[in-house]
Amino acid sequence: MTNYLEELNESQRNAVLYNEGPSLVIAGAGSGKTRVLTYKIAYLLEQGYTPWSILALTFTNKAAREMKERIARQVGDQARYLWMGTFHSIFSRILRCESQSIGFTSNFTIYDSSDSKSLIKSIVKEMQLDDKTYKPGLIQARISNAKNHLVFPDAYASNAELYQYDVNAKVPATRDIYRRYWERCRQSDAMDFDDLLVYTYLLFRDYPEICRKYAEQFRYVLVDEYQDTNFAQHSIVLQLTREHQRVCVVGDDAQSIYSFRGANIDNILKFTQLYKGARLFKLEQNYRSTQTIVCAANSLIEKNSEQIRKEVFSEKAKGEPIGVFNAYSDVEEGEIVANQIVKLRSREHYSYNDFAILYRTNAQSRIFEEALRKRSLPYKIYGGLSFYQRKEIKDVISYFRLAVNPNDEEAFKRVLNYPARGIGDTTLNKVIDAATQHHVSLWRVLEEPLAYGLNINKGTHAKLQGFRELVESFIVEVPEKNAYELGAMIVRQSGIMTEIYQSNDPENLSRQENIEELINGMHDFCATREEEGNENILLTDFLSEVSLLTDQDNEKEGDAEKITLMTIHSAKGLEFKNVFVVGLEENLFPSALSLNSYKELEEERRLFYVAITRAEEHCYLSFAKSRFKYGKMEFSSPSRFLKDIDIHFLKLPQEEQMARRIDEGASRFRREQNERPSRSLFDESASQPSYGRSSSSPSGQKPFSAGERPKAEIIRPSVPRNLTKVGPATASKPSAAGTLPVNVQAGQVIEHERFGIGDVIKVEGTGENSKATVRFRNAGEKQLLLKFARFKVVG
DNA sequence: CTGGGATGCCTTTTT
DNA sequence: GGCATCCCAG
Repeated sequence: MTNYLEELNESQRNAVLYNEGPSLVIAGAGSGKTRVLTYKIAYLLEQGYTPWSILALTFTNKAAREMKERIARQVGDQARYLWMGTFHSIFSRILRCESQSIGFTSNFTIYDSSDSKSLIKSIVKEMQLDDKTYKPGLIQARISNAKNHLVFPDAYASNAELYQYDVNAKVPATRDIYRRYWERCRQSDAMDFDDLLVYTYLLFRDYPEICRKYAEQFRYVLVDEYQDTNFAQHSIVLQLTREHQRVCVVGDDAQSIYSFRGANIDNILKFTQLYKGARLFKLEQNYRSTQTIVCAANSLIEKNSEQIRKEVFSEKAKGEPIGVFNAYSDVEEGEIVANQIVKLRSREHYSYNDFAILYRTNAQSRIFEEALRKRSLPYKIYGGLSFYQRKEIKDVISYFRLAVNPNDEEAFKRVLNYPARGIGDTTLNKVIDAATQHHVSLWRVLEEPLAYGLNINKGTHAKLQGFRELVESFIVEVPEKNAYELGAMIVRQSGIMTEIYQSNDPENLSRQENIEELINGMHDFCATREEEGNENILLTDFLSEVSLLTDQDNEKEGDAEKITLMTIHSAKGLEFKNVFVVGLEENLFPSALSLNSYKELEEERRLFYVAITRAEEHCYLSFAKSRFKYGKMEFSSPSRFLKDIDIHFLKLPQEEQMARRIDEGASRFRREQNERPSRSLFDESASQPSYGRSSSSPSGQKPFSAGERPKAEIIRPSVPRNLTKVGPATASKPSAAGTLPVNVQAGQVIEHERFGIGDVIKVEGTGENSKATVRFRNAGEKQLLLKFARFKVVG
C-alpha cells in the first residue's frame, strides 16, 4: 500500500508526508513536482480524507486531467470525486451553485477576452471617446489588472494614484469605463475570466457562512504552479485555508512566466511569512535532463537577481553540449531545424513525438510549418487561433449562449444580423441606447420595444420580432432537448446551415467541417456523460464546460507521431527528448516590449529557462540574422541571453564568428543602456501604479538604476582553447569589428559568400548599423547589414 | 443596409 | 503579411 513512498527521494517523501500544517514545495524543473502532488493526494486519501474534501487547483485543464489520471492509477475510481481543476473551472462550478447570492443566475455566460474587448469597445463608443486614445485592448488590460488585484470600480475611482496614472496616460475616463463595463456585465448576466475570481472572492468575503461551508468541505487544499497565482487567486486560497491552515502550494519561482496577466511572484516568495510556521521543502534533483542541460540552465538563471536559491542538479548522463545554430534568415532557420531533426532521428531512432520546436511568439510558427512540410515531416501545432475562436464556431455558440441566457449582450450583438436579416448598425445602436438609458439588457428592449421607447419603423420592428421569436423558439427547448439535439436544431433553424452550405468554395467548406465537428463534439459530450449514468445532458451543461476550454484541450489524433510546435508559454510543464528553442534574437526573445524594466527582462530570462529545461537529451538554440516582420525584412542580432549561458555548455557554430558576434551584441547592449536615461528604462515605479495593499508594489525593491545595477559582468571560469577571445567584453575594448569590411561604397563590386557577385547600389547608416543595398547578379537585390554580411570587395 | 475594396494598424506570451 | 476598420457605390 505504501510502497510508492519508496519511489520517492528523501525530500520528495518529506513533502508528501508532512500534512499537519501549511507547506511550500519549491520544485526545480524536472524534479518530480507532479509526482509529489499525486502521491501526496494518494497519501491523503489513504489517511482517511474523502476525495471530495480535497481541493487541488491547477492552471490548465490539461494539468488537472493528467494529474487525475495518475491519481486514478494509484487509488482507482475515487479519483473521480476529487475537486481537481483549474482555478477558473472550480470557481465557476462554485459560482453556479451560489449565484443567487451575488445577483447572477446559475446560467451566467462566461465572456472570453474577445467578448470583453468588444464590450469595452462599444462602451468607449457610447461615451463618445476616441478609440485611438482609449484603445480597447489597453483599457481591457487596465481593468483586468485592477480585478486581479481585487480593486473594484468604487475603489478604482477613488484611488488617487490610479487616477493620476490614467491621467498621465491620457485616459482619465478609464474609471468610468470600468464602472460601466462592470454594470454591463452584470446586466448581461455575464462574467469575464477575471470575474470568476473576483466574484468568488466577493462571495466568500460577503457571505461568511458560505465561505465556512467550503472551507470546511475542503479540508486540504493544494495549489500547483503557485508562482503563477495572482493576488485574487492567492486571496481566495487564503479565505479557504486561513482557519485550518491545511494547504500545500507547489511551484518554482524560476519558472514564473505569467506576470503579464497578473501573476505575482511575491505570492510564492512571501508564502512562509504569510502562513506562520509553514514548512519549506526544496526538490533539487532533476530527473529529466542531462547534466549539461541542467548546468546550462542554472548558469542562465543565475543572472536573475530575484529568486529563492536552490541547487538543481542531475545525476543523469553528462550529455552533449547545447548546439547553437545561426541562420541567415528565418527561412534558413526553419531548414536548419528540419535538417537537424532528420539527422538526429536517423542517428538515434527517435520518434517524431520526441521533438519540439519552441518559440516566443505564435507568428513564428509559419516558417517552421513550411520547412517541415517541404520535407514531409509530420507536425502538430498548438496555439494560434483556437477552435472556439473561429468565426463560424463563435457564431453558432452565440446562438447557444442566447438560448441559455438571452441577456448575453455580446452574443446578441453577434448574431442579431447573422445570417443577414436586414437589421443594421443603426437599429442595433438604437436598441443599445434604449437599453443603456433604462439600465436593462438588449434582450429586454426587444421584448418590449414600446415600453423602452424604441424609435423604429414598422419593417424594422417586424424584423426584430422575427429574431426574438427565433431565439425564443430555442429558449423553450433548453430544458427539454439534450445538448446535441438542440445544437443541431439551432444550426439548422438559425439559418446558419443554409448560409454556409450555399456555396462550396474552400473557405465555406472548412466552415462546414468546423461546424460539423462542433456538433459531433456535442454528440460525444452527451454520449460520454450518458454512459456515466447522467441523464439529460442539457445545452447549459455543454456551454458551461466549453467556455473554459482552450484549444490545448482538444487532443486530436493523439496517436500519430508528430513533431510539436508551440510557444514556450504553452510548453511549460511538458518535456521532450529533443528541444529546439528558436528565434533567439534581440527584440524577439527577449521581446522588445520587455525591455522597459528589469523585472520584465528577468521574466523573459525565466521563460528561456523554462524552454531549455523542457529538454531531456538534446537542446538546440538558434537565431536568424534577418527575418520578415510585418511583411518587411528586418535585421536582427543574437539574443543577449545567449551570452548568459556558460559557454562551456554550448557548441558554437563557426566558433570565432559566433564569439565575435556575441561580443558585439554585449558591447552594443551596454552602450545602449548607458545612453538611455536610466529612469525611463529601469525605474518601474515611474511607469506603473501600485495597488495599495497588494504586495505587487515595487516598494521594498529598489528600482534598478544605472548606478546600482547588479553585476552585469559575466564570470566565465575559463575560456575554451579554441576560442580566441570570448569573455567579458568591456566598453574600453573595441570589438573585433576592425576585421569587418565595413568600408564599402556605392558603385563597388563585392563577392558575397552566399549570394555571389553583386553591385553596391547604396550605403546608408553609420558604424555598426550601416546597411548596403546590393544588386546581385544571380540572387537579385538584397539589403545587407554590414556588420554581419560576409563578403569581400572585388572591384 | 450591404458588400467590396483600400487603408492603417499591428503582436508578446493565455485561463 | 494579415486583420479590422473605414469609405464609397449600389
